[in-house]
Amino acid sequence: MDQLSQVFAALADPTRRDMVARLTEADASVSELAAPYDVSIQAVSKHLKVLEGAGLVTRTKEAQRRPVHLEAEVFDLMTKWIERYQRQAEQRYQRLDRLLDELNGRDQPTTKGNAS
Amino acid sequence: MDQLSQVFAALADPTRRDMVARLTEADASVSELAAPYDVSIQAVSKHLKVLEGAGLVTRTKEAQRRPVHLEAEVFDLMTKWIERYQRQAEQRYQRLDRLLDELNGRDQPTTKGNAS
DNA sequence: TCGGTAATCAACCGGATGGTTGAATAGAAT
DNA sequence: ATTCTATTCAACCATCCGGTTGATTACCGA
Repeated sequence: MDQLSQVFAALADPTRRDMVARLTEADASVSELAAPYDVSIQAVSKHLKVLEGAGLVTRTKEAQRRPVHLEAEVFDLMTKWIERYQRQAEQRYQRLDRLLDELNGRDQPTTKGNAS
Repeated sequence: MDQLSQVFAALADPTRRDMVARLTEADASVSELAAPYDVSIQAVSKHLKVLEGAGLVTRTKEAQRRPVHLEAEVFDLMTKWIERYQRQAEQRYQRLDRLLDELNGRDQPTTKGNAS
């Protein structure tokens, strides 16, 4: 699986999105991260493995805690993809607008072609 | 499921991402969309249902063709989410930098503390 | 009216996903 | 050395997902 797919898939889960949100505030251990949610620590550990696989977080072994750190650069992957097609879709609208303007302009003065 | 999750999930699939990319160029019918891929038309129809559920495309019944149209505004949902936490993560780095600067600044001029 | 074409519906299948519980690992503390 | 704490590994389960094939709907054209 390509990284972009993994990033999108990782953020498709609300719990994982919330974890990412919290990690923008500060690094946190697995159990700290797990505290607010009504699921087992093992489930949270799995979520972290998904986020890690997507490159969104890194875990550094520090004694028996493994503080989780957000790697915000990966966001750029997504924003680049999104912005590209957002821009493209916008340009398409503009082309369409121009086309409509052109058609309008062309048969309003002459009234030659029939486009009713 | 909330829409944001649906949008992320929809774009987690490469085929669907490619369809979205192509729809920024022009609207297309289901079979037109299906042509490049090595899957059945039914599979593509399912993909479209996912994209539609996420609000990324709309389908207007027009004779027996059902042209698919991209609704680019939904991108904003994602960009807003991403940008918010991207910004927040950046600010966190800046806070950290300031903190380090402060610690550095405090014992660099005086050379009182030893932080070799 | 009778095909032909575009698309969806329905049932099924294998693999991924999110959750569980229980056992294992590993460092800290006593 | 033993125990406590943090985390992961492993097996299992239900559900979801992307794909298939076959049947069905709906419109167009001859």
